[in-house]
Amino acid sequence: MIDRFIRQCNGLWIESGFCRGILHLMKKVTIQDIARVSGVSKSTVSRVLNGTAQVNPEKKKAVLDATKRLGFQPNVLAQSLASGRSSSVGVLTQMIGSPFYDAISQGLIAGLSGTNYSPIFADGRWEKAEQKDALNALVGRRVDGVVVIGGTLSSAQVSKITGELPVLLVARKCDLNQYPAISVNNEFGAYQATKHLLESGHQRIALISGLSDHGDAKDRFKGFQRAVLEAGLSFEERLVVDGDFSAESGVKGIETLLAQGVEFTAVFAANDLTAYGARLALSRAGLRVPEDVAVVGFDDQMESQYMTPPLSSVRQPAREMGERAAEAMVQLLGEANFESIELVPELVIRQSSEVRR
Amino acid sequence: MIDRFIRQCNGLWIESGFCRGILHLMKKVTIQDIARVSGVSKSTVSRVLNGTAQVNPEKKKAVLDATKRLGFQPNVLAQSLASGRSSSVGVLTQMIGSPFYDAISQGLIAGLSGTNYSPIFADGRWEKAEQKDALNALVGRRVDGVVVIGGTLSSAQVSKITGELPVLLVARKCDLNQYPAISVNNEFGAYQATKHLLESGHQRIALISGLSDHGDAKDRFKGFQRAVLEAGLSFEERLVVDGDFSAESGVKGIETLLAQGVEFTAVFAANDLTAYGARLALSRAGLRVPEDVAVVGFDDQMESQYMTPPLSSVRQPAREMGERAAEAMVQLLGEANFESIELVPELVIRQSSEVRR
DNA sequence: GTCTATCATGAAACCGGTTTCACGGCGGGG
DNA sequence: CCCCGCCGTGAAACCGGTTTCATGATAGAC
Repeated sequence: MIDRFIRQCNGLWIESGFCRGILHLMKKVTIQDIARVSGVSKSTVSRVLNGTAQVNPEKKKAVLDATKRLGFQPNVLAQSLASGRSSSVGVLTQMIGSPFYDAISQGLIAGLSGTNYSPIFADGRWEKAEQKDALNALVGRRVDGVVVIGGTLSSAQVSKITGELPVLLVARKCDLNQYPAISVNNEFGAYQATKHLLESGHQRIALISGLSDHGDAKDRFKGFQRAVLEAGLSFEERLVVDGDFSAESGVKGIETLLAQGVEFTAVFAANDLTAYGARLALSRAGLRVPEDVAVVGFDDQMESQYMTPPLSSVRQPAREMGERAAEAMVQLLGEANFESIELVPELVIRQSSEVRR
Repeated sequence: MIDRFIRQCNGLWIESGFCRGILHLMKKVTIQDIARVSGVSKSTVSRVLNGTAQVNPEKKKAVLDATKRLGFQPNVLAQSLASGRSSSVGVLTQMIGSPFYDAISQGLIAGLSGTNYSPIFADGRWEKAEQKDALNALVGRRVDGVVVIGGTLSSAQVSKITGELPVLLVARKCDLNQYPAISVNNEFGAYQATKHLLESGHQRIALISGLSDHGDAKDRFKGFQRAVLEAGLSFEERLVVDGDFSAESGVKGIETLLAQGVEFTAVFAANDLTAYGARLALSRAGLRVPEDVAVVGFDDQMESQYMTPPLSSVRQPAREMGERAAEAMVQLLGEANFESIELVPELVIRQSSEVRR
């Protein structure tokens, strides 16, 4: 009843400019309203607005005028339902509070903000069941594509849920080469970092590793190990302590090493946060960086270059990865292909690992 | 044609378990399919799934069985269109790459991830026109509510676009008390920090300020000024240099002060990032922290406690603010009220401003 | 034993668009 | 001059749900 009344308003009152002030109180303007006002059918309105077919220039103008005058804003939901495309991409994140993953998300938001697509986030909490739920929720929202950041789902598990949807993996590789991925060669990054320390004259390098069930952590461990062995040194278990990518685990790591009386002149941390913690623990113990102990991290997050001394780190361009992922997903949605890229991380040497005199 | 064929599949084949393997190739399962399989009308299916009315237990069971067997996943788009609610909240962000704002976004994602609502992000780039566009896009997506993080739109401008939708402001105040807000008293935070430095014996405190058109920066400036004046000191323009919340501006700020020969024994930075830069510039200039110059920042971002020395800072619980915003928005969507809260930031004193001996 | 209130249920309308389809008009070829 | 094909257009079907409405059945009241 009131609806009908308001509908009439849309057609008549607004046109007469009578109730412009209370416009927001009224029902949303639909293409039906535009059709009525401009004297054509809603099919034609749709055609004009989407440019899907040629229409009489006169009617076209009438429609466009009405659209502007009524302040029409298409209902994306209805568009999506009808067309089968939702103009949104689902993003499966793993909220572990890691600056690296956060930066990827931010890059995605930024990268998508120029396009017609909106990101819809769902969080997998780095747990299998949650990841599946989150993915299902995204698919239920009929996203046009899915970006999976990290996570533990196999690509088979992903495809079971996403079906035909285009999928892009970020910060991880695809086990079956089924999906394109934007990843970083963690093994090589760690190898480089370790080699740098070895070449600087360090023989006893400690490693504070990341979560043991985390792919990236494993790869970094392997790279570390390879560099050590290639240098002709024996791999010493005692030099490796477990961490979990947190700053606190860096503190604990150093404390453990010191308490056990392990000797070392350099530390390679699984990520920058861990390196920060390690650096703090070292300074508490009265050890200087880099004079007594050199430190290298992984990620090169923004803050690292401002540490005292500035922290050497393996640069992972997290934000750029997010932005490139956005770009890549738009390509995939445009039916274009996208080839996986594996970024080669770059070692950034700063004063925390300066060559010893 | 193929559609119809597949529809038949949904009803018959799947039921017989014949083509479970290629299930993902087929059309999505709809409530119509469930209705057919379980021998009821789709109205009844809807009622069962939503619990909107009582249904014969037998039929109920049949529907539930079919739902599970066919792996039904409701089309959220259709649900939204029909019901008028989209189960999503729009988030208007300002991607300025500030850890503070990023952390709020992350908190929102995390806080919303347990609920039925999904966040949809749009970016305003801290520019008026873009903010309006972004807001319009969100409203076009028929979000159920809007969270505005920072930004420069007046609440009148916001309400013009959002109409009746519930709106929550985060990290800013509402000019008209029209909308609830979760904000932080920046003035008081800065006042506290400055007072702490004054009480530690510092008389010449430099300020590296934030963007001059940024509300938070202005408030922090005011707090700084008030503390200085209350202490009976004269306010010296020379001690204040412009910054832009970036680490680089912290470096520049210190360099400018030193180049101009301004004497100071303490620095208050507009945010932690700026403080990091300042700290680096000081150390390059051979000045020790805190012995020669004390440093205090604002935000207390995660990394600050691991700086060398650990950085004193005014704690803004960014991530928690995001989480509380999520909570608050859910309340608002549940028709409940939510009162604005102004958080009182807490000064965290660490070694970078330790009392001089 | 009626009459009425209640209840479960299916048909149909609806949300706001897109897309198919059929029809009338018009131009060109034979 | 007639026929065929193309073009612009409106009607109607459709997307996949929710919600209203009408109906038949059942139960309770008198």
